[in-house]
Amino acid sequence: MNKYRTHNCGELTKKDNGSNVILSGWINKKRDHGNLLFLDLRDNFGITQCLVEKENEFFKNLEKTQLETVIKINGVVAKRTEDTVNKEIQTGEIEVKIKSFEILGTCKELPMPVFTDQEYAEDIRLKYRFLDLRRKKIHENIVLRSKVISFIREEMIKLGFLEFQTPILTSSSPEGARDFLVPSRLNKGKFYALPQAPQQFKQLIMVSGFDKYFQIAPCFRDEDARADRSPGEFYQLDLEMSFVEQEDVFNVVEKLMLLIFKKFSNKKMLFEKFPKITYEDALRKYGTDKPDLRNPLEISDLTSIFERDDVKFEIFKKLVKSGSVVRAIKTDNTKDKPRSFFDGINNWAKDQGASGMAYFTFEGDNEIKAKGPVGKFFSSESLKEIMKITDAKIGDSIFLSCNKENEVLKLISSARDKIAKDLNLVNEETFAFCWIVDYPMFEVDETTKKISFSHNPFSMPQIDEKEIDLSKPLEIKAYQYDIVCNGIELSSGAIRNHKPDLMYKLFSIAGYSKEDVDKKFKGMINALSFGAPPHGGIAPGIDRIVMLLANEKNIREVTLFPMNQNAQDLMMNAPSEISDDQLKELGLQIKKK
RNA sequence: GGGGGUGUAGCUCAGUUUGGUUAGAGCGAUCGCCUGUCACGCGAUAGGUCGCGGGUUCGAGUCCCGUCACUCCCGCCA
Repeated sequence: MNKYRTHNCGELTKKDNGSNVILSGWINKKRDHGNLLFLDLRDNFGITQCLVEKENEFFKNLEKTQLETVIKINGVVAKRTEDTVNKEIQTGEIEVKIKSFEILGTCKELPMPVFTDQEYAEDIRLKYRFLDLRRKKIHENIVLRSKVISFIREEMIKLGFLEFQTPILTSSSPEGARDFLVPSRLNKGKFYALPQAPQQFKQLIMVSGFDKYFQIAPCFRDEDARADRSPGEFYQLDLEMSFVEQEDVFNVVEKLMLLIFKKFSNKKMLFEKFPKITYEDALRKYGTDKPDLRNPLEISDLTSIFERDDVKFEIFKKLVKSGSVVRAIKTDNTKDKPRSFFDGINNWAKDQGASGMAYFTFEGDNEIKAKGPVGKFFSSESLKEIMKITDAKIGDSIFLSCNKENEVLKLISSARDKIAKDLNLVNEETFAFCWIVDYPMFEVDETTKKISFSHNPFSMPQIDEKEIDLSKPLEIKAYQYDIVCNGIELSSGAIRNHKPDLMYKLFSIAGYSKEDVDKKFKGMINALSFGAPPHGGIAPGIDRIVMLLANEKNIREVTLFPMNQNAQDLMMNAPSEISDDQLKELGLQIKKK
């Protein structure tokens, strides 16, 4: 028999009435009646109410024992009377009458309460993460994460994927995010990089003939944090398949996502078949390549309206003449919304750093008019045209933003979220997945004005092999795709370019010589020259999937031991300084400021 | 690198707008009372560098300047 327990704290029922049991766990809560003490004992599995009366020799000691002390109790299960049953807990039908107890782990005065739904400051939670993790909600989130990962493993193996581990100490890559670097002792002056993703390895696995691979892969990127982005490290379901086209990858991942989200959430799927939206359409209709499709609002281009002579909105007209664009959001039947609604949007836009958002509402019977601060600038004819473009009717309103295209997109895409939220248009009880496809292969870097890869340099371009025309690189699309759910980018993937000749050509457009490519992507380019199968894959973000399932807005709520926004682990005190000996051994010197 | 928010007891917060007696509450801690609670109840006690530094003032938690920490966002994240 186990020394510490015969049962866990979540399993006793009235069937166990009368049996002698041993339970171990944390003291979750005490209710002291002076001559009668109730004590909730908690473990991973649940809570059991225990009680002890004054006559018991252990009464005084138990009364004085701190919350969160770990104790072992010996007792008898007793069925509760009808009126004392607690329906909130699994073991609410019974209680355990304590005969004796023993302290297994003492507890000092708590720096933060464990038994409470109160929220508290992040730095305290992170410093005492082991206490924080005892709390119900986050404890359940972490268990959910474990279950999701196990489920993914099972399903991937069923689908014929092999699970492999790839190196953590690898080489720095010139594309992408900042690398985390690790100095090499045996090769002084040289550094390993932690993988931003196992990108090259997974392709090499395909070249090695393993057909299908997956991994719950740690990825390391030295970039600043966001609510949905841990600083430093995160996990991806990294997968890659041989002899496949885009649709084959879609079929596998779409099925997998549906299985996961249906198993672990009660929310409804807005689309059983994920809609495919081209990158271009996504930017046009939603202003972003990660649209929240629960939100019905769409964006229209009204730039041409401000080239008309019968429109007198001079500020916008002037901007349009100098190359700015105008984008608009139409809201249905908002004519009776109070002024505060419209001003609220306008002020919000100012808070975002824009000059605001102009707005008006269509009204009138025979002659169409625009009501609102800028309504007077529009002729009836121009309003008709706007109604045509935006598919608006009388009583609808238009919100306008005018700026350089990039700036407009930034504002109008978040305005879409803001307006939908204010109008309560988003059903929070649904998941809306979609694929974003046909990403451009190249883009113009805004700072350097040079052509660079817009996504992954290893993606296959959508060009006819027989007549490769690279003269207009910005028009080349790639077999590059993203999954988006509820406005969150869950993953991106691609069919890879497995043809070395084509790869050299594409890299040359981005300014890399053959020698550069040979040097920087040595392993890859070499492998592709020795018989590489056509292949492709994707890498859904595990943390974000669990976030969506757990209904959390912050990635730390689904991460066991997260770092804070400044990439510090307050519990383990990382990063920390290292000794002079360690530095010496690595051949490093710290430059003082 | 930039912008916003927050910082008062171990924890959660009120007080700051409009400067003015000894800075309050709930939870937790300690002590006492209480035999059916499940956020048990009742009474008492302890607990404060109002993030830190400087300034204005007869007087600063409150106003001004600077700074630090946490957080959200922009940049960044192929």
